Amino acid sequence: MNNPTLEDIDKIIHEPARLLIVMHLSLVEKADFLYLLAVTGLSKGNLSTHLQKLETEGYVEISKQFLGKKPQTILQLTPKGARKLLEYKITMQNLWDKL
Amino acid sequence: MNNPTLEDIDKIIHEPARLLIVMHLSLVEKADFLYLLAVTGLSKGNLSTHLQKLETEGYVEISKQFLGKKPQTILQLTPKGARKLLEYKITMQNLWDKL
DNA sequence: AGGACTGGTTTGCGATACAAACCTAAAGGA
DNA sequence: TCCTTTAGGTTTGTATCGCAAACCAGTCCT
Repeated sequence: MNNPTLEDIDKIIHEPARLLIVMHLSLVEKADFLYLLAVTGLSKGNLSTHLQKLETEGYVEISKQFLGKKPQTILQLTPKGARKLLEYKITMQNLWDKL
Repeated sequence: MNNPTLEDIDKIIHEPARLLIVMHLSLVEKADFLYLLAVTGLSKGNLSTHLQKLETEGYVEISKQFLGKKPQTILQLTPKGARKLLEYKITMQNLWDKL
């Protein structure tokens, strides 16, 4: 029967705010903080902490640079992050097939 | 562009443990506590509190009866619960289509 | 009687999501 | 020049929540 279990669901990605972030990053493959801020609709604090979480888990790479005199934070999905997103998608779609 | 937002994701259903519960209930339309305990693999306490949450949100109806001398807790999805699950499914599938 | 099992519920705690408050530096106005 | 505002984030505080351990009422066994 092989019921779906909870362990199969990646909690890092499953969190809605992070799911949005990661999905957007997978579409553009590179983005800055303000872009994500706009497209996700998250608050700055919220976005910042979720990005940090994604970084410590190795899903996202955060790099900082200056654009003229303004600081800029660039985000991109790591290979691991991309893989995990794909796995998550498959897990969830399997779930739906049972429904 | 109409980006998906966080508000669209039903947090009640989104929680993995509850998603499992609700999916199983949608398949059988009626189940007792011990059946759910087995198929979901949740701990008793965890199952109990999630069911209570689903009840207070009006997604699940909890009724208790005696089967011989043993107490038995019967669970079933309410119409609202069934509708919400369907909406959740659609929301998530729309999300995947963008990916 | 008393110990173990059934069928759950309640309690305690650790983790987490979230926004408000904060911070540093640059730009603009008086 | 000083002072206020804006940009671009980060840190802090809080309230919620998921989870399992502990608990509980009732039944069965011996």
